[in-house]
Amino acid sequence: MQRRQLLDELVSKGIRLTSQRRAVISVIQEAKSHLDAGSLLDLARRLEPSLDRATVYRTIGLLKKLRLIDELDLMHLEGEKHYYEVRTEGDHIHLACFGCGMIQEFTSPLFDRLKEEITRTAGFEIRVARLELGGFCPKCSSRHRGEEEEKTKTSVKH
Amino acid sequence: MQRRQLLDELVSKGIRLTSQRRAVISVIQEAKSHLDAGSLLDLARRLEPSLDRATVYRTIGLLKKLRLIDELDLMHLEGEKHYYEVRTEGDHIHLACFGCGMIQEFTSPLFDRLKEEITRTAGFEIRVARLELGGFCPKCSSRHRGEEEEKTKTSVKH
DNA sequence: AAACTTTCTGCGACTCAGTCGCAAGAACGG
DNA sequence: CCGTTCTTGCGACTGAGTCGCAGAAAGTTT
Ligand SMILES: [Zn+2]
Ligand SMILES: [Zn+2]
Ligand SMILES: [Zn+2]
Ligand SMILES: [Zn+2]
Repeated sequence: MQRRQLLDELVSKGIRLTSQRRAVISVIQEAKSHLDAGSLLDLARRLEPSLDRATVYRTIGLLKKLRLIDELDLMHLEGEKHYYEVRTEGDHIHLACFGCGMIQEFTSPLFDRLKEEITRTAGFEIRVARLELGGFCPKCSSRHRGEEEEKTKTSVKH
Repeated sequence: MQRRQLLDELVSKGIRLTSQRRAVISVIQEAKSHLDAGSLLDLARRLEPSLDRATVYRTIGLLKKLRLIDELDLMHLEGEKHYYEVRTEGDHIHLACFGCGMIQEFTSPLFDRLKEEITRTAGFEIRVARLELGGFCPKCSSRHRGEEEEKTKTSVKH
């Protein structure tokens, strides 16, 4: 499902391949979850121990500019980090649960229609589309509702 | 169009009103554009010169928690700042131009439909919805296309 | 209006993501 | 294998945001 491999994309654009870039790219590609620059560094260092923070950021910048990866905020659930994922065919939406920190992905034709509408109506040439929702997943939703009621009860002045 | 004033909301929630909070809130409310914490501090200091950075952040946190303001990234067009705006009835979309830095707001019923679909399908209780698009505004779009062609021409190895 | 409790503020020191300039090192085409 | 050009590691730096604390205010009670 994943179009062409990132490495091939770089080669085809005449970009120099280094072992550091291979390491970072490999980690991003195999990642099962959304990684921030720090985790990316830790994981890639297993492949390339001398790898430096700066190089990771530079590689991220490169891949972002080439539109091969997307940058996410994930509602900054844990600090002001940014997260990265390989760009896929259709954009997808990220749902971040304030309760348990779960991140869920969601796709919908409506999203594409909305983007299409914006392109048409506003004449805006979309390069990056980021839709992130914060709230409560099904599990936390009920728990959270309970807490809210609890709070209301006790805070009402008698 | 702006529901109830922020100050009233705070009072009704039994939150202590201080001159610092008044200053920050007043600035956010009168703001013509999206302000980051730094600008917010500068402007609010005109009303309350002793105002400290920390207090601004604490007030932002408070208003965010009460869902009276929204936090934006605006595609981090100029550094890793965050921007704030008073929450309005319907969520709106932000378009950020990579060319000129313009920020445009956009609303669409499709956006509400999309959120409604997510609530229904994923059982997710949405608290914050942030849709930001990066790309090129109509003016910059043509200019940008021109440059791309230029680049292609000169970068072809003879 | 003074006293009292609770919350808020300013301050200063701190954290932590991300950036930058530079000199040494590696890629790759010839 | 060589030379040009790009990339890296390092270290120092920036700048947003946080935190604990002691003193200052807010709102409430008498
Ligand atoms: Zn961000
Ligand atoms: Zn949850
Ligand atoms: Zn953000
Ligand atoms: Zn523009």
